[in-house]
Amino acid sequence: MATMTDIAREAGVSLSTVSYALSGKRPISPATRERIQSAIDRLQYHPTASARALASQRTSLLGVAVPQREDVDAHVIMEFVSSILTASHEQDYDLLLVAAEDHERTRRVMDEGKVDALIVMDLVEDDPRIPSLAALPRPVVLIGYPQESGGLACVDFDFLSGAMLAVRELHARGSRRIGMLTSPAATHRPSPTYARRSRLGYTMACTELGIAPTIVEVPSDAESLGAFVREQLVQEQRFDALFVHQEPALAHLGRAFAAQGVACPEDVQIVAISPEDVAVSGPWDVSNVELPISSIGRTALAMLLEMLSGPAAPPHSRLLSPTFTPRGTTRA
Amino acid sequence: MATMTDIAREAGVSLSTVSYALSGKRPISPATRERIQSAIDRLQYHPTASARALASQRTSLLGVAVPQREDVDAHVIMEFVSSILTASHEQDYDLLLVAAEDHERTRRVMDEGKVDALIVMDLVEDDPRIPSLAALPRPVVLIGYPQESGGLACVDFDFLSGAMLAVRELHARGSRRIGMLTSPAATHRPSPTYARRSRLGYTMACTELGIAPTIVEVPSDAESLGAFVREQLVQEQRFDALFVHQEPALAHLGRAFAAQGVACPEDVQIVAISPEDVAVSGPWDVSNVELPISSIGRTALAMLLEMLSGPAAPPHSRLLSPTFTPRGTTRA
DNA sequence: GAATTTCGTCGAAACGCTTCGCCTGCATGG
DNA sequence: CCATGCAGGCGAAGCGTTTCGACGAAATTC
Repeated sequence: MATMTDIAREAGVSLSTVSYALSGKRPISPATRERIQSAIDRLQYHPTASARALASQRTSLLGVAVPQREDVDAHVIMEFVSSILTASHEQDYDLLLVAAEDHERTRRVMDEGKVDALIVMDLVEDDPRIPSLAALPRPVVLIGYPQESGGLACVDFDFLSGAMLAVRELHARGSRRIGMLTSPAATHRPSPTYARRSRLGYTMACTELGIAPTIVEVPSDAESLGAFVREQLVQEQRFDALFVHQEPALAHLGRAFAAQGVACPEDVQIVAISPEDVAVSGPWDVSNVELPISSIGRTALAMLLEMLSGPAAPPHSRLLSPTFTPRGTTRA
Repeated sequence: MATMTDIAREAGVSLSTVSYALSGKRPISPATRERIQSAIDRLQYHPTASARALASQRTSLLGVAVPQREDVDAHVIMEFVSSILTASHEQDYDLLLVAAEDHERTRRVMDEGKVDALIVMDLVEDDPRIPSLAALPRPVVLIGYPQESGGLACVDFDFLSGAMLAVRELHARGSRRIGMLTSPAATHRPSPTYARRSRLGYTMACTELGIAPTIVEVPSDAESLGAFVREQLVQEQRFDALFVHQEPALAHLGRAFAAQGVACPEDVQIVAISPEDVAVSGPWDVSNVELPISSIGRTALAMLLEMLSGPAAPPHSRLLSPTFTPRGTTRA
């Protein structure tokens, strides 16, 4: 392993000159720059990350706490990680993964200076990690929007506005008995921070439009959803539209509609909050309010870098605005 | 940020004593050990990772090159990553993620000593990265089993034996016209290293049992599979058993069987190579040869650590043995 | 043309840890 | 009773960078 000292000797210059040639922080004449470069090529020199980190007090590593629980969708997590990974690489950072469940370890990578900053995913309401994260001396960004964020920066989709948008679109297309379909899991403690917000948005929009809000919790399996369709849609005809915030339910719902002869845009309209790929992957193409996972990831990273460079602005939160895409499950 | 020097002063001992107390590499009297510990608690000391890495020449970081291509199953990748992450943490390592597509960067994290060792996923036949990886001075383990591994250590499922096992089980249960169903994508260049091996195993087992091998390539969508069932199973009755190495096909296949009245264990038996969760998640419970993703991940990590501690043994490869689990798609 | 700035380079001091060699008791064995 | 060994501790030399201050020489200012 060649060191900078070797390069200096080989190029006949001083150590510091090599360093400045590499970093560009001071002017170096083209001639010496070239001699240095050729020495580097000849000796196959690569700067040593740990030495660099020790001297410069920055690792060019970013931490990401990823959940591993069975009940979070692996696809979604992977898309978050991927978007963050790609964006990091673009900014010349590498990514350090740590299990979100192992909070002790998450803290440690920050305390020991293994990473310059941290992104924490999968926040829940009253997340017990928040105080401990807020006390850290380095930048932290949460993906999620807990009611009490302890002064930490947050990034998330604006579920409240998203839900309102969904209801308004259904209403504008003539529906008046608009139910909300969601999973019972979302109300279990600890509950993801978006559960409350989409419900609130749904309720607010209903109130605003003068219709009665009805939130229905159904487990995400085929049988439960089949029963729901049979009883509440076919028999009772309770709803003429559904706002669905329950991704795994969409495919089953589609099959249940088909099986029980519920005509989709005609009898019952549907708008979901979901990523595009799940909206179009099932038996039908679902009109949806887009859940922009990659954007959230990229935004989180951008905020982190912002905090790393300018300690100026106080940490703020950013909620991504909803967009509605009509597809096959709503009328024109 | 308190440093070790602060601790030494506070505890009234020398710098090296603190270091030895922390590492346990030399005996320290209980009394001093206690004074040191209390100083550490009082000053909230945490060792600085980069300083430690510089002095000790090890980072306690492991690299993982993960693929981000759309056509690899995010679930599978996530399970690999999860198993490796968990196992790393158990051994007190952290994980550095790098995009497998960015090979330049992958090399760099090794060259700059950002990680102690590397796991590379998603190997393909004649993978262009192999020579470059083989030249690295630190341990590397490949997940996959390319024909020419350049002397690198490999870990993978034994697809050859797995395919043979599947065919033998079908044969033992009375089937004589056993086809292999797989995806055309697997033969496209670059092809994953397992494609060739499962085909070879299938062919060998057929030869051994004196039956004619027939490999059918069908795209993984519902229509293509429906057509396949109609034409080759219902009309031609070409097969009385299927060895399926094509995970996304299983669910569609099940629905096509139901729709077209093919009785599953009776008319046609099925054995798949797949992870357990996909075998039991579809419309039926598929008898399968288990694809032990977590085990592969853990094994890869174990090999890496082995190479890190004992540079003794030459790098070897490890293929995990297949196990067969009868479920609803084979006869008793 | 003297005073000041800029350019290109060097030397040395951090950065915070690990580890090697050395020294001082004090028990141990023969 | 003397050589030996080990528990317990100290000092100093790295590990490979970054960065600050200094220094001639050349370029710029008035």
